[in-house]
Amino acid sequence: MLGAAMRKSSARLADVARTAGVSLSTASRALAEPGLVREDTRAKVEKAAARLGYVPHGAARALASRRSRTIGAVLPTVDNPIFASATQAIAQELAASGYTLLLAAYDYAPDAEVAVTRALLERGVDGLVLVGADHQRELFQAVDQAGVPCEFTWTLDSSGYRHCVGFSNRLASAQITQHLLELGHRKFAVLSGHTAGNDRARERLAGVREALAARGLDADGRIVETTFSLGHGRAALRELLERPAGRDFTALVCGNDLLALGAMLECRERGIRVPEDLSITGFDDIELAAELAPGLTTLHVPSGEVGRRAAARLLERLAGRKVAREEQVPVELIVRGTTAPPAKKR
Amino acid sequence: MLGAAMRKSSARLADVARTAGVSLSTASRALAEPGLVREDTRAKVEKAAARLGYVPHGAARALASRRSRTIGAVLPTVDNPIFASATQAIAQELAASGYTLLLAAYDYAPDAEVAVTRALLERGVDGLVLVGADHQRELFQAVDQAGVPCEFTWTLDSSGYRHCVGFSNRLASAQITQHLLELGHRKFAVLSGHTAGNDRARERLAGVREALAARGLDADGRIVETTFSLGHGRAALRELLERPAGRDFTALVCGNDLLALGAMLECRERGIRVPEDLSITGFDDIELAAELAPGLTTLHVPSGEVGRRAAARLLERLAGRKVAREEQVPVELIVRGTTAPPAKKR
DNA sequence: GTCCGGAATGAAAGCGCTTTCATGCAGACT
DNA sequence: AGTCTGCATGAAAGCGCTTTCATTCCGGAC
Repeated sequence: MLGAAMRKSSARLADVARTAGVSLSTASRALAEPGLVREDTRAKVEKAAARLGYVPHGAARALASRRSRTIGAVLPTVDNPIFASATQAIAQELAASGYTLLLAAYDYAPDAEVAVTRALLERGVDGLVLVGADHQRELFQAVDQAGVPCEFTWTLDSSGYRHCVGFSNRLASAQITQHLLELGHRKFAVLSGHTAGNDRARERLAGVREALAARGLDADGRIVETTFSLGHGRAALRELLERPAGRDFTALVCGNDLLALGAMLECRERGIRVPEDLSITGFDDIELAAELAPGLTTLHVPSGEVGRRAAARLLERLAGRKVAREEQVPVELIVRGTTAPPAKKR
Repeated sequence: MLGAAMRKSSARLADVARTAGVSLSTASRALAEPGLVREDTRAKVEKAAARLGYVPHGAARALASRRSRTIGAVLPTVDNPIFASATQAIAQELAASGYTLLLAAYDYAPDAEVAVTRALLERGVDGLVLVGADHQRELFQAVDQAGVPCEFTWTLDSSGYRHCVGFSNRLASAQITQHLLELGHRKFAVLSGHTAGNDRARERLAGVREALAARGLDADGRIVETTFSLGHGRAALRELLERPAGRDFTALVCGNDLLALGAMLECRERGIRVPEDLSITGFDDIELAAELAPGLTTLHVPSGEVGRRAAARLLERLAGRKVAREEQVPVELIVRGTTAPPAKKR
């Protein structure tokens, strides 16, 4: 009357082979490369496998074949809709080819990123998806030494050396700033993500600066760096408004939607009208950005597509096919209700 | 002038052993069970390993030792803040013990859940974290056959047979309904998650029904099931309001915060004042619930804690220690601004 | 001085699979 | 007929590590 939970270590391939009346090698081939065996033997093996409830032993397979059929993804955090949907897309794309996703997050801590990447490599991942192009030297070393293909995402590599799928954060950010400039804004403030060790945040900030500089403007003294989250966005705006230079701006460019949403909430609380008193822009276009009223003007990034492409490219490379070093995904300015011309006078 | 990327298959344990001038077995022990070798040999081995940049081969280790030091988590979706933070917590707890998290999501599709769970089992996970207690028979079979310890989360198992860490969704949901009843509400509507194959959604709905029934009330005709997401919540409320019985309610109980937030947004668009015209409650207490104005009245679930505990329990069990079958995490009613007594007359 | 027990080490046997390599056996070709 | 080709199969050698099991080498008890 023992529970089924007591059952131990199920059938091995050798058992399947014996049951089917074929050799170990034939059984292996029948399951892995059906083209290599006769149809009837394949059927025999398959039936035997089904009857015994055979489950291949991943580690043994990995050891013998030198590929684990797993891909690792190393994310800053999974607690951000854009990474969540990219993850979903990667997993789906991989599953279709019999690969499994191994996920790791480092919470924006560079050292942790190296550690978790090493852990994945040790686990024998066949490929890696990383976010951004800016990483510790040790990370690059580890990846290179392991010799596994790697895709850098959400960015483009200016040196053209690494494989990446993404877009120019700088251009995109300049584009959104340009939109505000065209509306007539001249006094800008910026809520940026932490730029240290984060090329996306850095590039976005640079994009704003460039766009402003082209008009002889700047946002000096009205730039604050903070963690990418709703709560931090809110706190950051609060801090900004308490600065001497505070309040003296009509447009607030945010490093991502979370920050922008936080800023909107703070404005609502303070009675600052958006967009009448202050125009706000985001970056990413998460679901919430469209649902809120007013809708957030932001830059749409096809995050699922980024994940899907990265996974697909990895699979291609693992199959021995070449892919272009760089793959751009289209981003698009989405103008909604949080941006408008500045009030005539303040 | 070949890039470092060309370097192939690094040092093996045998190389380390040779370099250190010890046998393979000693090298293995020095790295895995330092207590079994003399201090100076341990140091020699460690030095050799460091010098050669030795990285253990996970698959080989797993094959020989029959444990992979990986834990699998199977989630409905990673695109929900509560699962995201639980995941973060699990990974962190595991990492501290040298374990790695293997993540899989099934997007609320029962068949996909079985498939991804099988994939994880095949990958040789040492343990499993599942969400909810309601799963396909095949899933239970696969898990039992594999004989790996498994923790069911976000729920309690009424049969007391499975290991779980969570809380009673039914009681919690009844509690929040009770709050509305005490405010004087008598006409209820419900936005529920899909109940098929989802015991959490089912229990929450049952909790509302029970609390209402205890007062001789019901919400019949004003219950709609939909997918747990902001957009769907919004659409669901819209649909509800178009029903014949529509609008004839003063309180809306939602299956989770995403649904509630969607409903709030729809209300704002339609000019339905919250809480004056309609009281709304959520479930989970995601970050956004507190930041919005008015703040969402909801039930706080310590999602990080759920993940952390599940991981900790798994590690305990893997170490051969016993843990209580069931572990409850505390949930708490958080009253914010979306609930108030119903308007005197409508 | 002999003997014993325990600690440290080494030798070797796998873990369950993939993958050469060799073999047998049709059918094709001369 | 005889040889060659190619396909389906089998035998066996690992993949890189852990883990018995056996061995050696001590110090201490007698």
